[in-house]
Amino acid sequence: MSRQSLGKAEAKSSTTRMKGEVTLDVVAKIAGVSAITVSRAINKPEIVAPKTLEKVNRAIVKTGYVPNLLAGALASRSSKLIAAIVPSIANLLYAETIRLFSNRCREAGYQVLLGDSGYPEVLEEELVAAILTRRPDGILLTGVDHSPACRNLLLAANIPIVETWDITPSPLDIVVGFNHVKVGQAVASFINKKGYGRVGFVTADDTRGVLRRQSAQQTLEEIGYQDFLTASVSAPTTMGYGRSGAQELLDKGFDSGVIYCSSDTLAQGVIAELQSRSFRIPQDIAVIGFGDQVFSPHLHPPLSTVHIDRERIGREAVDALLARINNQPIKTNIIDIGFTIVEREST
Amino acid sequence: MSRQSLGKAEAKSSTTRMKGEVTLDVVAKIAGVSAITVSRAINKPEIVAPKTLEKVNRAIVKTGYVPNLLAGALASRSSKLIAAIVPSIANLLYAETIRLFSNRCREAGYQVLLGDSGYPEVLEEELVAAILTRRPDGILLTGVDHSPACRNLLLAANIPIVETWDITPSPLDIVVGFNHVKVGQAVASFINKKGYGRVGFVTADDTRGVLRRQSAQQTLEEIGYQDFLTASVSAPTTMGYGRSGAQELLDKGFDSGVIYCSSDTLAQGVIAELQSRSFRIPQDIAVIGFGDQVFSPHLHPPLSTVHIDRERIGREAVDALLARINNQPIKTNIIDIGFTIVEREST
DNA sequence: ACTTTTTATGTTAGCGCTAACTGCAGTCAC
DNA sequence: GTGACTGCAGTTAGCGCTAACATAAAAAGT
Repeated sequence: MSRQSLGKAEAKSSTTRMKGEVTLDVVAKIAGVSAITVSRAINKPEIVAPKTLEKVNRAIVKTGYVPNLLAGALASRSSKLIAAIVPSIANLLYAETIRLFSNRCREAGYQVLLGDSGYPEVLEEELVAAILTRRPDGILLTGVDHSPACRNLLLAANIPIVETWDITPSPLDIVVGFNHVKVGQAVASFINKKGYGRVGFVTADDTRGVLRRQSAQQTLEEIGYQDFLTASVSAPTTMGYGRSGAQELLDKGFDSGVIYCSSDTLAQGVIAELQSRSFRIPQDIAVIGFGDQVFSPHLHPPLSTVHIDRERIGREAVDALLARINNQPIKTNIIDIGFTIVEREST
Repeated sequence: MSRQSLGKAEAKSSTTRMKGEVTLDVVAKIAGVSAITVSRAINKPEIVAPKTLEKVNRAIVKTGYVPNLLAGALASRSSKLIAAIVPSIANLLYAETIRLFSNRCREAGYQVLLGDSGYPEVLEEELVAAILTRRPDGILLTGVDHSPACRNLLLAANIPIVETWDITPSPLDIVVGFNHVKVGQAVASFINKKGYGRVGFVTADDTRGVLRRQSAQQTLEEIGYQDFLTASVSAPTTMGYGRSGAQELLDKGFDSGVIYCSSDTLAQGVIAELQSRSFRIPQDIAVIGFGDQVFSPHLHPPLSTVHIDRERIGREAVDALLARINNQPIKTNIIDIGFTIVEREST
């Protein structure tokens, strides 16, 4: 990259750079206006006279000016950044929520800083602290369980917060999710209605998955079910864990009834394992998943599962967050999006 | 949040805040040192006297100080931010690369700003411009095709750049990937070796997928194959598209041979569709995928596919980027990680 | 004892931008 | 013509932090 030295302060081509960065001042000088006018031309063009605007825009193109939002955010005390913390970016379950969330954020002029809390060696608290360092204008969290230290950090930051994928009567600020205990109960009564004799669980050891299983089991016990078999696998779930979970149940003597999995991915593995052992689904063993992933209706047989409107979580989360950021009123700070059981051919 | 008005400048409790933010100056005053000493205690603790360090740390805890990296980055001209642009965060194929990439970045003290280029209405150029606004210290791109305007932007930013998932003799800076044409050729000769009579393709309409299919087809044509059947689906790939793609081939009269899919996800759908129509895999129709996803060995039957070391892409990308950022020499700026064909039971 | 070196902290000046205010034409009413 | 207002651009003063230099105190050398 050769760097020409120019006699005049004017740039000759769109990529010529004088020394270091092209700043507002450089653009201002070339446009023949003051720096603040350039700032306004970029951020509030409607309050700048059309002629001036045009001069400025020409100067911007000429210099290839890229605003420095670090400086802008510092001065305006608004970073136009929204942070989102998810358990794992590699978990498709949260992907659609985040996708919709960040898309809407972008449309509103915000960028999303993604934090992955899926590394067991990193405390959520540390992740939050690292993120707050960038002074986001809002933050999205997954789940409602946070350490006291983490809660303090978040509250002290004094920014809008939305917790997702779960529900609680006492959110930090806003919560968008559904009741995992009710999911368990609904699955239990579905199982009871279908009259399956025996119930097996393949569950990942994440908080919410365990909650759903426990609640299902408890409900079933109350109706008189017993002899539950459980295979617990580690999160995040994979098809491989599903197969090994199914194997475990089978080894323990499970040979008929229904298997309830804490994710569709696990269910997919369970189905593959059952098929490879020539069990017929659902005649011999039925399978229920959770999440209603894009692949679930396309499995062979199509999977019965609990449908969660994942995009709606993202949508409601953005809307609430942006409303808070813009000091607009929100109807409610506790948004229960519910769930539905989708019966397909695996049950 | 009540805000007490205090006579003295000292904070009374760990969460008490005077007016607005807790800044370096506040911490400095409480610790009885100057602001720069606090800055050093945080960023270069090794050059601060142990006693001073302790005083400062106590003051930090007492005030609940959270550094403002917007200000820090502006002053130091280093944002400790690395940007990564992926076609879609919802595409598992890239997830592992990004996961490893961001994990290593975090360990090195950098945060990752993720950009999703998967929205057709957003030009890569605009995404890049928006991201450069945050002054990242480096940037990871997926693919090697960029518009001239985008290239200019990137080069003008004057930061280390790593392009991934493809290879080119003329990278913007560094490239880590593999040759998609060679993948197509390798698959073609694999197909030829196995002696399948007829070849069908189910391909997503993304640049690299199309490239692999074309190269495979051309190679096969040169050996004398003909009568190819192709079903083209839109990206990103889903199992549903795999099923409809298979359906299309079958409707066109395909009834034996091998189907090469541009992703394992598509292959999964193809398998489900074939099975639901009682074709035996691989006896009636064989299936080859691409990517070797986590689920691929667990499918029924296990899927033959092209294995890409996705984590290695992430690892090599970080290493090269960090080396560049720290002005360390790198061995080569073109890193070909290759690929292998993994034969399992679907062929 | 007196330089020289080392170590630890402080002072100053800005990074690039914008909020808040000031100034100055032009417009309008009466 | 006077005052009041409107629309647009400019001036000033920071936002919170750190690089670079300056200084003071302690350690080491002679």
